[in-house]
Order: sequence, then structure tokens, then C-alpha cells
Amino acid sequence: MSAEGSKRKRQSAEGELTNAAPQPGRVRTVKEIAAIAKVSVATVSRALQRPELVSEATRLRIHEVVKRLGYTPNALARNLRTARTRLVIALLPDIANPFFSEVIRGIEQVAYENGYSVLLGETQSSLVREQAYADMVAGRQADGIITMSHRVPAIPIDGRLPVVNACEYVKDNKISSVYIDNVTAAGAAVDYLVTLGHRDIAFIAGPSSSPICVDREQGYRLALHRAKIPANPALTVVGDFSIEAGERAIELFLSQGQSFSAVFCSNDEMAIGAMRALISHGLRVPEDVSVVGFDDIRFARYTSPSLTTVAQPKHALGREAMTMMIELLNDPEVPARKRVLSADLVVRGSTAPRATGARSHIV
Amino acid sequence: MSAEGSKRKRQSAEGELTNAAPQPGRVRTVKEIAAIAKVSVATVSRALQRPELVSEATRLRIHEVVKRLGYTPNALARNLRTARTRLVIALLPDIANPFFSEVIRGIEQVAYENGYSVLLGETQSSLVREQAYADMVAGRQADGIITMSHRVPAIPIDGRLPVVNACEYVKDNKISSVYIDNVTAAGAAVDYLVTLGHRDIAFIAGPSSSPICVDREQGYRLALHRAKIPANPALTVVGDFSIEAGERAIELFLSQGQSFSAVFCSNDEMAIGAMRALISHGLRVPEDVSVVGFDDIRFARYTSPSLTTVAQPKHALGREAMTMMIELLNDPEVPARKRVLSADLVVRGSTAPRATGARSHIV
DNA sequence: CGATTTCATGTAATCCATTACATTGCACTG
DNA sequence: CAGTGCAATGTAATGGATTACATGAAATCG
Repeated sequence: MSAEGSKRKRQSAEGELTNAAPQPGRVRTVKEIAAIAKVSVATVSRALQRPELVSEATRLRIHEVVKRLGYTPNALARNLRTARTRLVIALLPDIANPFFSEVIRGIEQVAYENGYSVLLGETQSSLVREQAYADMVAGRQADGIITMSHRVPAIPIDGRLPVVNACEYVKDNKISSVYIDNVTAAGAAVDYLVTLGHRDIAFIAGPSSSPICVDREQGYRLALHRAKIPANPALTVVGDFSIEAGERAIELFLSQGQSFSAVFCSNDEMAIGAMRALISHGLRVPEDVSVVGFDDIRFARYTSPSLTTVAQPKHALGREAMTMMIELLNDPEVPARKRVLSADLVVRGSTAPRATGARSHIV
Repeated sequence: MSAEGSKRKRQSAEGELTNAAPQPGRVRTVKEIAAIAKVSVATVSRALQRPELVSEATRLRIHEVVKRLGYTPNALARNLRTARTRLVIALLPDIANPFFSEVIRGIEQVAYENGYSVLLGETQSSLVREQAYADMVAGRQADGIITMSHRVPAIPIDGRLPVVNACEYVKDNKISSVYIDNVTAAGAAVDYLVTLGHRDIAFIAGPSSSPICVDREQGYRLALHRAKIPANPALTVVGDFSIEAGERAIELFLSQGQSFSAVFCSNDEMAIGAMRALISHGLRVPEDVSVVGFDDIRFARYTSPSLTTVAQPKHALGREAMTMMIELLNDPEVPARKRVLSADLVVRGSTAPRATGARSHIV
């Protein structure tokens, strides 16, 4: 480009004032709409945001123009100005985990009821990923984060962290959390096995980095204690929530020649794995070994036999999380709270009274 | 451990210019950073965006200040100015559907390789929801949309619609799509059943609103035709992709007294439902009836018997979709293309040669 | 040594909508 | 009829970054 004389671009933006052809696809701005509707930008903005401030005639005219030209306000500019996005990011460790889908539904429901949008970020439990999404909040692209892990990402921001914790919980009591009483729920599941006559109850635990897994294990221990069953450390193994982990755990027990007539698992997928492994070793579920899961994912109903499991109130967890988030966004002063919901044991086909001829440890 | 004296540290506001106390939590702007680092805002911005333009000494000083104060640039302001967000929204009909998780992985992988972020929007196949996410693109909050349904939302925007279509495809050939050759894949599945000796092959179709389901049905028909098996309309029923739909379909066939020794299903969940219903009616899979699914979701491997199914290259579909998206965002002039990948039949335990004594229709 | 690049940095325009404040006209009150 | 209040609209500041262009200094060239 040569640098001579005036490089001013003359703009005869005037044709549009009279002509105003639909021109599909062009990106518009308030300015253009204002010019065409022959009002100021302020009036256009008001017609769209707070119509009651604008006279009927003007409002209709503006809306007509907006519609005709397919104008969508630039949300970036708006959000920049208003310092609100009405967008919340829900962080889930793993979309492949069916447990979360129902929770998400609850979150979204409350969000939409309150004029918020939800976008999902999958973190694969990676701190880096979590932090990347958290940075979107720091960068003001979203108002808050609902995290379903036991970690809270750092967000350098004024006052309260716009973070709510669902399903899991964090120690930090400046952060609101919703979760179930895992100790009690796990205890109830084991109590139930005890009432069925089981005494050799194995436990497939989840990663101990997660507080809820620690709680579930504690629930298991307490229930054994209540039943005066001595704890047998060899009957507890830690898995990573996968189907394969459930299989491996059973393989391990069997290879060690452990005797057990029931297995309680920290989640449903490991329970599914456990059932598979048991069956493939010729053991019958529930006749030889009873299996109990945790979560009540959608597939739990469809395994054969169908899985007895602790049903988390997934929808309610989601609803409550988003409710807390909205409270917090509306008033950063509201105190954080830990909300504990209760969970119910759903008895299905994978549990049965202990067989009298206890033969379960024989392969 | 509270000490007796007041140990309040002096924190003079302007002291920051010299002292620069960390003051955690405050929100910063380039201006502040510039003032503290004693440079102009332009230099701060450059130090962060294009460090090579800034002298080493200045750069280090700025970075130090940025780090110390925990400054994150306001992404809204940046995106507003640059008209880019480097964010892509992936629209998935249903997070509960395990098929999509692997596709998402592929999308995210390519995104991160190219400095993009991905957020997920669940649409529940609702047009309204799809449109709401599309409006985020219109409002410039995201650069593009990858949709996994057969609908393309409307985005009033200059030039090419920043939309890529994955897994499904749309007729509109201004839109790029990646998907598999469903006719061939379905045909191969049915061919396989034919080679096993099956002739009475039922088909549980998916919603006919979706072109890929139409294709799968066509693949089924063509395969029957190749095998010179007359089509029997009574052996085709339409489901909605759910486990329950698979169960209902089988119930229907059985209640009508249809005779069949194999069932081909348009997706895995319906196949799982079909297996359940068959088994609960005392039929053995695969001895009495062979079942074939479509998609190869993670659970297909874990059903009993494990499911023979058409494995979609889920990861590749995702990678390719995001690759196309990036191409398109980098150059809106690149022509749209329809990329067709191939799918492989994975033979597992749910299929077997037809039993000679054909008794499959008896309950 | 003067001229020309090159490098580092600064100044100010710009992206686009929102909104505080200002203005205008009109109805209504005393 | 002056004064007050309200409704409708306009003007311009604002949010926070990016970046074209400008400037000054140092390096390079002839």
C-alpha cells in the first residue's frame, strides 16, 4: 500500500438509510440498526433489552428492522460492558461416564429456568484441563464453574470464587458443595447384605484421592463393625472406577483364594466388571455371590442380572448445584454451604440371601 | 495460634507501584500491569501475545508483574477486538449416549493441537436448544459449531456458516460433513449374517428423520437383495435408539409370531434391548437368535454375550470434524466437502451360525 | 558523517454494546 | 402561566484489550 495523500475511505453509508435491502448474512451492529430505524443506538439497545422504556411505535419499528436484517447483538461487547455472561461451565471428569448425564440434566434445567446457559467441559480428570476452563472464568468468558471433581481450580478473581462443587466435595468450606451422605449410603448397602446373611463381604474401593470414596469405604467399615464382623483387609481392593478394574479385583480375590459371598463396589461400572468376572469364573450372581454397585447409572438396570445399587439422586444433585451457583452469582456474599442429600438403595437382581452351603470361594 | 498483638501489615494503595504487594484476588487490567511495570499498555499486550517484539529485559519485567499479580487478560475484550475466540462448540444430542464420548475425544484432541478449546452443548435433539447454541456463534462467543445431528442451525453471519457436521450428514453441500458409509457398513453386517446361514433377518431401524438411518436401512435391504432374500416388511420396525425400543421391537416380533434367526439393529443400545428381550423370552443369544448392533459403544464389549457390531471410527470422525472446522475457520473460502470414512464389523459373541433346527420363533 | 534501517516502545483508534446523564417536549398542578 | 414531573430519546463515556501508526534511539551503510 502506498503512503500518499489521504487514505481516508469515504463511506456513503447513506444508501442503506433509504434502500435497506435485506442483505442476508451481513453482520450488523447497533449503529447500523439505529441508522436504518432512524433512532440512536441507545434506543435500539433499550428496545432490545428493556422494551418498556421505548414507545410502542419506535419499538415496533426497531424490532422490524432487527428482524429483517437478522441482527444479533455482539455478545462479547455486551458481556464486556455488563461484566456478566449468564453462562456457566460444568466440568465433568469424563463424558463417557453415564453417571454424570443425569446430573447435567438437573443443572441445565435450573440454568434455563433462570436464563443461564450451560456449556460442558470434559477434563479427563486432568488438572491442566480443569485449569484451562477455569481460566475462561478468569477471562470473563463465563460466570462460574460447577465442578464434579474433588479439586477446585484456581481463579484469580475478586471476592468469592464462583465455583460450586457437585457430587464430590472439597474440604475448603468457602466452596459450596452438594453431595450425598456417602458414609450412610454405603453403610446401608452393606447393612442390606448383612441382613441377607452375608458375612464375607468384599469391597472394591474407588481412588482414595477422592473424599467420597474414602467415605464409602468408611461406610463399609462401619457397617461391618455394626454387624460385629471383623474387618478383613484382604477383602478390600482399590480400583479406578472402570469395568476392567472390577474384573481385575475379582480375579485378584479368586486367585488369592479369598472366600466371600458378596461384593460391594464403589461404583456401578466396577460392579459390572465384578459380575462379569464372577460369571466368567463359573460363579453365579446372585446365587453364589451377591454384587452391589453405587450410583445407579442407566445401564445398571440392564445388566443381567440387573444390578442392586445405591441410587444417587443425580437430578437433584444437579439442580441443587445450579441453584447454589445462581445464588452465589446473584449475591457473592451468601455464605457457602455444604448440602448433603440422601441416597437410596435400589434392590434388583444381583443380590440374594447367602447360600447355606457356602461354596463361593471355589472356582 | 493467635498472637496477642495486632499484626496488620501496612497496605498503602499506591505503595503498589513501588512495593507491589501480591494482593491476591484483585482483578487486573493491562493498564494496571503497564503502570506497575512502567511501560505502555501496548508493550504489555505485546509481551503477552508476541513476546519476540519486546526486549528481553522488558519482557521479563512484565511477566514477573503479571505472574505476581495473577493477571489474566480479559478474554471478552480480546475476542471483541480480534473477532476470534478460538472456541468451538460441539453440539451433541445426548450426553447419555456413550457413542459420542469417543467422538468428542477426537474433536478435543485436534482442537488442543491447534490451540482451540471445545465446549459441549447438549441439545436433547431440540431445535430450540440447537438454535440457542448457534446464537452464541452469531453473538461471537464462539467461532464455530460442530453438530452431531442432521440439522444445521441458522446463523446470520457473513459468508460461510462455521458449521461442520459429524457422524450424521446434511444434504446441504455448502456444509462439510464427516460420516461413515452407512449403506456399505450396514450391508456388510447383514452380509455376515447371511454367510452364517441366516435368512430371516429382522431389522430394528432408527428414526427415519435421520439420513444415516435411512442409509442403514438401505444397506440392509441391498444386502438381502444380494442374497436373493425377499424383503419381509413385517420384520422391520422403527425404534428411537433406546434400549427400551430394542426390547419393544422384539416383543412386537414375538407377539406377531414372526420367525427370524437374526436381528440387525441400527444402534447398539437397541441391540442391547433386543438381547434382553430375547433372553427374557427364553431364547438364547446367539444359539437361537444372532444379534448385531451398530456403533460399537463401550458397553458393547461387556454385554453377555458381547455384542457383534459395526464399529464406527469414532475417534477419527471427531478428529476429522475438528480438522475441517479449523480449515474452515482459517479460510472461509475452502470448499465444503463430505468426507466418508469406513467402518468395520467387529465380530463378538452375539452372532453364530444359524441353528439347523430353526426353532427361533417359538416362545 | 549523513542517511537509512531496525528495534523497542508509545499514542491513540478501534472493536460493539450498555447506560449514566442530558435534553426535549408535553401534561399536569397550583 | 410558571413550575414540576415524566416519558422518550439522544450524546457520549465506558468496559479492556489489540494494533496501526508514530516516534526515538541505536545500528548499519555508503
